[in-house]
Amino acid sequence: MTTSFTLQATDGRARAGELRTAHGTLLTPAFMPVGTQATVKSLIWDDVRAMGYNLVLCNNYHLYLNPGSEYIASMGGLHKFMNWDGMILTDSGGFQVFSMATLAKITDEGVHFKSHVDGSRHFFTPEIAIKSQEYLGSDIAMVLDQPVAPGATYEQTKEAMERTHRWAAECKRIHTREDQQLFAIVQGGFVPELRRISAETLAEMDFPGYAIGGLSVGEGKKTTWENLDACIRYMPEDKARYMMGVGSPEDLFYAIEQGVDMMDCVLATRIARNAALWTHDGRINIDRPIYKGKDEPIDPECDCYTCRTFSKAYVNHLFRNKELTAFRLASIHNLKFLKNIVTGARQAIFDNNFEKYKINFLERYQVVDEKVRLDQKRRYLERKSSDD
RNA sequence: GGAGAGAUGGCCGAGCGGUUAAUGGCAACAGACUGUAAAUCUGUCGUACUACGUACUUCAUAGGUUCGAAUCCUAUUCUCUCCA
Repeated sequence: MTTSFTLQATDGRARAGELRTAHGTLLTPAFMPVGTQATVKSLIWDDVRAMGYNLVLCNNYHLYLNPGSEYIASMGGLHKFMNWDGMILTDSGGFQVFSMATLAKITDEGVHFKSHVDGSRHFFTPEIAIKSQEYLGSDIAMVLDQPVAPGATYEQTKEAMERTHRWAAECKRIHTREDQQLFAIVQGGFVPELRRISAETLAEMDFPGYAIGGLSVGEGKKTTWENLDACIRYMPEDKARYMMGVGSPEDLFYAIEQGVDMMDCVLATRIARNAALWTHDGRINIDRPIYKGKDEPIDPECDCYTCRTFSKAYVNHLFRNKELTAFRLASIHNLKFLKNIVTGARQAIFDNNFEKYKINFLERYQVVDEKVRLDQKRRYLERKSSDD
């Protein structure tokens, strides 16, 4: 398969490029919003488009169970079904092997799942993972893989990695759809040596794109970045590199710094639904009582719809009263916040200025974060003494 | 006027002689969330302090019974239901 990725500029290890797909071109570095069940929770496509996103992630396993991939195919495919004319990347269901481990039993042939919806039993194989994604018709499909949890032994990690490699080969053999690219997934847990082996092994299989999976699943930041480093160095330079499940604003910088091109994460939308918002001055919980009466934007430098339109006081009111619009406004803000970071990063890479861009952001985001903590402590003490 | 039921921590509501500073739920306060089993979860939630413990004060009010009471008795105040 001819490569669909073009590297346009580098700055240190950071890269800017473009990935061409059947439904558009992704400018990298890119963040991709997650819309597991064929929707980015609480948003409509106008929202997603308005933020500048043209690729969303959907989940093959969830759609396979409900409403069913063949059903979606009968409805004209996933793009038509959910009426999104941008790009779609489907995750295979490999992550569910990890996140729903209590409901999954893994063998070399595949994964026995007990449906979280109705308890019914399903056998999910590399073949099913691919056929299902071909039914869905996503622009980028992922191989079925097996991540391991922090604390896995060397043997368990090695076994899962080798199974991931076998499954990758099987997925590639089965995959036929020409308008869909199949990405492989590097595993190797938290063993840098295995990470390297995984990257090298999969590189030889010549996939159109490569992902790094199984990181940022609770292992500690240092471990995350060490293990990314351990594999990304051995991944093909002329293909897109997708770090799965990352992340937070600071994570985006650390990933891009090491040469990651694509990222996705539920964090932005999930914490948004729980009233946590990112700002240039750190993270805040907008439902806290201190935001009552604050007639100012969540982040005065943010150009998202929420910040342009509403005050902290208003969003605070919506959350405190459990109004559904709060989810939408918060999700728009967090997703746009990440979008602005990657757009700025791409420009900085072209300008050969990424390091400075990163430091400027992180110093303020984290230093002031410390200031916020001190403010909280001061308020606490004040409240205590005023009670006396 | 008569008969009956009841008053529990911000609210609702368990408890009906001793592991009760008092189950739950809500509200409140704080926090977490990283390829979405998430509109979820966790902690705090009488007061004070030398704060993973100690002390003090609580179950309408005032008395009483008892080694011991939110729980039993008496009176008072208030609330609700039914009958005239």
